[in-house]
Amino acid sequence: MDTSQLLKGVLDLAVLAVLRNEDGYGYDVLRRLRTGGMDEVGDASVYGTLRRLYRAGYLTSYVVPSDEGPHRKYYGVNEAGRTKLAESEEAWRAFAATLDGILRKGAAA
Amino acid sequence: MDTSQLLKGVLDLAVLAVLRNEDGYGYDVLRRLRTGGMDEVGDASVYGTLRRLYRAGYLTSYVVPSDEGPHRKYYGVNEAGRTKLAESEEAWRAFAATLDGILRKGAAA
DNA sequence: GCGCACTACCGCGCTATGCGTAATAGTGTC
DNA sequence: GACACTATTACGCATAGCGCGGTAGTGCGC
Repeated sequence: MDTSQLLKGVLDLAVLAVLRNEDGYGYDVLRRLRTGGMDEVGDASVYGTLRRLYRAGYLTSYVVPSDEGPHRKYYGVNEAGRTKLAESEEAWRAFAATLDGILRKGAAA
Repeated sequence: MDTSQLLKGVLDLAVLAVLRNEDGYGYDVLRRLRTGGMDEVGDASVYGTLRRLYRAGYLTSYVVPSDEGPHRKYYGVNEAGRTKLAESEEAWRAFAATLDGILRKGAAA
């Protein structure tokens, strides 16, 4: 029941997806993912993913000092990120379809 | 485009699935997966997964000396394996649904 | 005014797992 | 006799999510 392994290679996609229409800061992305059903995703994973995607050139980043609390590091998806998102989404769908096929075939045979 | 990361935590499920109706040996499992669409799965991954599942008590194992070639180590899914398979399959479907939801929500918002 | 909770971020080290590579070994082909 | 295919195993690497702890700011209750 280790949901964590399922996240591998998919968290990138999820993070890009929740950022695609609206910039967000780490803690916010975390909340979006958790509200979206990924209850168990760890904060360190999200921050790490954001930094990784940023380093890879898929995200823009800017810090906004907050009046009420610590500063917030906002991230936004740039063109490269949108391309990556589209690719990852397709790869995910293809992969999901493949696995579904294997699961069904096993059941049928 | 690193499909390999998507496999994480799912290869167990796929292997159990292709073995669920018919015992098979490693190389055969590998072929079943590749024919099923998982072209890029490595042989070492499959053998490793089989050993891991066997150690975890989900598979039975018996060696069959072959007339034409090296011996074959057959694996079969036992009761624990079937339970595991059912659980994993459900976890997978739930997870896939969650991610689909996040992808759709991002697109809609 | 001090501790505590919540927001917000970061770094370190651990672990699981798929993969590359190489080794072993039997059989058939050219 | 070198090579290709089947079949398995072992060693070590890289990726990435996570647990844990630390830093820091704000506000609340006692």
